[in-house]
Amino acid sequence: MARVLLNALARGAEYVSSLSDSDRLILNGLKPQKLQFDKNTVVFREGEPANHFLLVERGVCFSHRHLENGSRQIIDLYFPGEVVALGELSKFHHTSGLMTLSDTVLAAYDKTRITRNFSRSPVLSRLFIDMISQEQANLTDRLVGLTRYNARQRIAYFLLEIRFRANRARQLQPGLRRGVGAKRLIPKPALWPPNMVRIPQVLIADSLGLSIVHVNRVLRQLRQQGCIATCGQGIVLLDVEALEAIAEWCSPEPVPASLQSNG
Amino acid sequence: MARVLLNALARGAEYVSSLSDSDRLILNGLKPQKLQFDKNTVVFREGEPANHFLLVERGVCFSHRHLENGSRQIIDLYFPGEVVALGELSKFHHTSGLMTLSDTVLAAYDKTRITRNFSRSPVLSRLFIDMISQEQANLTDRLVGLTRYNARQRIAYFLLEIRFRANRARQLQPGLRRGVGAKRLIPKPALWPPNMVRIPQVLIADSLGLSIVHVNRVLRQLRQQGCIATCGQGIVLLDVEALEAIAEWCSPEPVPASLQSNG
DNA sequence: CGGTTTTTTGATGGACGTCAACCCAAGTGG
DNA sequence: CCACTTGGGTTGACGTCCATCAAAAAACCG
Repeated sequence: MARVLLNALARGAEYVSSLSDSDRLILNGLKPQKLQFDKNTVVFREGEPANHFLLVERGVCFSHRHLENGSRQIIDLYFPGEVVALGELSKFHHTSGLMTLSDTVLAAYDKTRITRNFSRSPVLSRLFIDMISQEQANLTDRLVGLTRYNARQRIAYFLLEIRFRANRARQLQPGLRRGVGAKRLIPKPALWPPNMVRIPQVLIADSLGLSIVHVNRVLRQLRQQGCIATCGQGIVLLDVEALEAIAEWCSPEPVPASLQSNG
Repeated sequence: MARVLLNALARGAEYVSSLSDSDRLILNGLKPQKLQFDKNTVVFREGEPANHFLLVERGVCFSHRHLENGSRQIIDLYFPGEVVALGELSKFHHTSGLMTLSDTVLAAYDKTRITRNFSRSPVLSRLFIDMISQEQANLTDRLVGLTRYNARQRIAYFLLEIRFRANRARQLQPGLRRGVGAKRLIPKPALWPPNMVRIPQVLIADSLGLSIVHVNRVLRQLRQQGCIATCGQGIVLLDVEALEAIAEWCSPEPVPASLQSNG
């Protein structure tokens, strides 16, 4: 059974563009509040009261949790069109923090309003159940992946998933209007190669439960193998099929001889 | 921030005994179908159509997923009073298999009926959202635990959580009526020490993403340390506080000298 | 009691973390 | 224009945790 992107492709329920028109009408009727954040900014911290649920309109952010020993675990990334921390709908406090990775615009919906609408619209409540279920399925996949696949496979899978989600988000917003106060310090996303992923390596490490050093090592291997190329702070996916093969390959694959000699 | 059992204690939303009376009335009105299984039996497999959602009445079972390389990952255990695979409510096929660990009785509710009742009862749909959210929170905790804690900590945490859930389930059903066709090959659970957990080690291994060999080694360490004792196929938690200390201790703790000399 | 599953233990190796350094690009102030 | 800083990325040396292989011991079960 092919693992690669099976789930990422199925990952549609929590993706707003896949909502039906009637659903979207209901959501739009809720009059969200638009919030704007610079890159590398804290949106909220673990434990803070959670009164809204958030939809990413522009930019990328990620939810994370800090451990007592100082390390952090990134729970998930959120691209435009995706919903942040769905599972917290029924919680009064955030169970994980949220930070922006780039300049970001969020649409904040009041929770009590949404909850009130559940009573009036069974469709909406059913929609939320489906969305949360989908997110749970993704979490389960990730859990299995983290325990049963090695760093190579996890990184390959991660890159593919990020590429997929980033591209989907890009299609959603072909004409990227410049935000009012948003600074443009990074090169225009539209100019990036289609298979480029712009993400600091430390974020990959904290997502996959690896050390940044080891992430770097694996990336070097993949580079020497011709699967990827690094350009500045970006990673270009050169050979998607090879990455897919690595990611879905489950038994410990033999390290290619070419790699060992070059290492 | 104490990690131990914080979540397990909070784990109440998906636990049926915590339902309000009105909620339970609604559920009871759905006339579940009772299903009975011997121990070590397949209830359903990954990919099979999923038309019911299941509540454990008696016994213990676990959901799992098989990987291409032959290993399996156990997603979760389910004790009496807990709901199986909540997140699959909106899925047509099971995303993981379910097996019994002991003789088990399940109450199967028809999904379409439940869904129909969502329209009539906003309370019920809200209840399901809360239940799924709770399960998602647990999954997230487990995800963080699997990546960021070592085998010792994971095993200690696992034992504590199992003990908690097993005890809770035992309180729920003090007078354990003998099932009609249920065989009683194992000693009466009521006679077990209150801190005894009866679980094969391979199950711990597959739950925590460890090899059975390593699980055994860590258990030996804990035994030598006086935290636990093994009795037949059961594990008795002798020093709960010590286990809690191990589980919530996050930085790589110094191995006690007593242990090294004895090993 | 014999076959089968579990547990236990040792030996060995690989995967990955940690420590420590160096490089490189971008920004900053002079 | 250049020193300085800063934050990532890159690389090597080394150690630890844990998987794997193999095999014996114990517990279970009919």
